[in-house]
Amino acid sequence: MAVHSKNHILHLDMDAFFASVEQLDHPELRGKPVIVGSAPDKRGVVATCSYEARRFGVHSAMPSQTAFKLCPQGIFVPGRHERYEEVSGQIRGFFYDLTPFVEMTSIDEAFLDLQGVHHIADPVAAAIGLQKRIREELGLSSSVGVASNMFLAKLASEMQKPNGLTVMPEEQSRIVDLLAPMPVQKIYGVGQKTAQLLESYGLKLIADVQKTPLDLLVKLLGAATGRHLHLLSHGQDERQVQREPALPKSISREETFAEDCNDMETVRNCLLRLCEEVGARLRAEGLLAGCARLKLRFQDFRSITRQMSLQPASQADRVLLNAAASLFQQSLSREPVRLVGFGVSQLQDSAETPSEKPRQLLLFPEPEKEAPQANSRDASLDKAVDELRQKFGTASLKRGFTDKG
DNA sequence: TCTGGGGTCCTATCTCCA
DNA sequence: TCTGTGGAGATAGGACCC
Repeated sequence: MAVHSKNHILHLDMDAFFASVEQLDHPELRGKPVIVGSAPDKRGVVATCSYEARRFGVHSAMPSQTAFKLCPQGIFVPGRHERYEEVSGQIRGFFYDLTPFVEMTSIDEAFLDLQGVHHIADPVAAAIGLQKRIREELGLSSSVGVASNMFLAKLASEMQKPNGLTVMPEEQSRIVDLLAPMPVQKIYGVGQKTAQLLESYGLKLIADVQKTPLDLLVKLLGAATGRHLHLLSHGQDERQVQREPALPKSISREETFAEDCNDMETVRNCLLRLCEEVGARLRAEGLLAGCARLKLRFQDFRSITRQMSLQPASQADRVLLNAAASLFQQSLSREPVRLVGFGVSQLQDSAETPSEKPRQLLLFPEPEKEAPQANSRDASLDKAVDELRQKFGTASLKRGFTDKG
């Protein structure tokens, strides 16, 4: 007995996840407009908010100051990501009880592929059971979409929120008709800019995109986006649920100053700290970075990025700090800085790199050359620093930042 | 008016090299 | 030796998502 219906993909999205967890843990917040994110007197935005707050027009990504104007009685709480991760882990466990084909796309949503799962005959019944289990065992509500592919399943889960279950039709013609009256922004990957561009050509609804020839879409939006839009507008999505968690593609940290910063020494010190945090994450996850990137955002919200290759790839603070210092030196200007960020990419598993393979022992070992790589001294120093910081907090140790990096 | 932080992916451009 | 060309990789920026 296994799923044979065309609709075998589930998309589950937790309803107002962070806010619901806060209401779960703090009963006094239940039934009230809870806004998770920055405090209203600070620079920042709303991460998510309860449905009570949404009634005032508050929504995710809205500046907290605007949210406060719309909903002065809102209860602003800072996010507790460790707690959300914990709950997310429990929910993930429920998914794996159903199928091994699970792709977590964020902390609060996932795709499940039920095709070929021998103990599940009816995906809709499985979806109902999953929602029930999350509600009864965790006290949280979720919305689920059931469809034949990932795009339609996600669209379905959004159609009846909160606590909804939407099953998409299986016939292609009915899917095309269902999508036709929706605005183009409903297509995954179409945001404000693409929607504006499409509208300038008179394409407002998915129906308009459906009627536009593929070659014209490619001409307007480029090969990848044009083809993507053409397929999705007809309800076709070739992506497969990716069960293996791939290596992360990048790791980064960034910080916005409370006020735009004129003092480049302060910006540099902040960059140093972010750099070390990125380094600590690389080491904790056993990864090496092949590329380092600096990001600066100025008063007018214009951002620049500067990047450089790291050869060989490294996880050592010394290498990352040198790269950050050099990139920062290249980018110096007199403009006040709003945000500074540091990130790494081209990540590889440190266990799979040649540097970790057994080395040929030399009869007369050469002294270690000064090279931009994680030599053994760097590695043991970084390890000691990581351990101390874990024990006594990140502020327990501060590294000097010389002109040479 | 005010726009965080952490990601992924795509495109354009430049440079290097055969 | 000089010039043109095309591919690959590096770099920068932007759009989008949660």
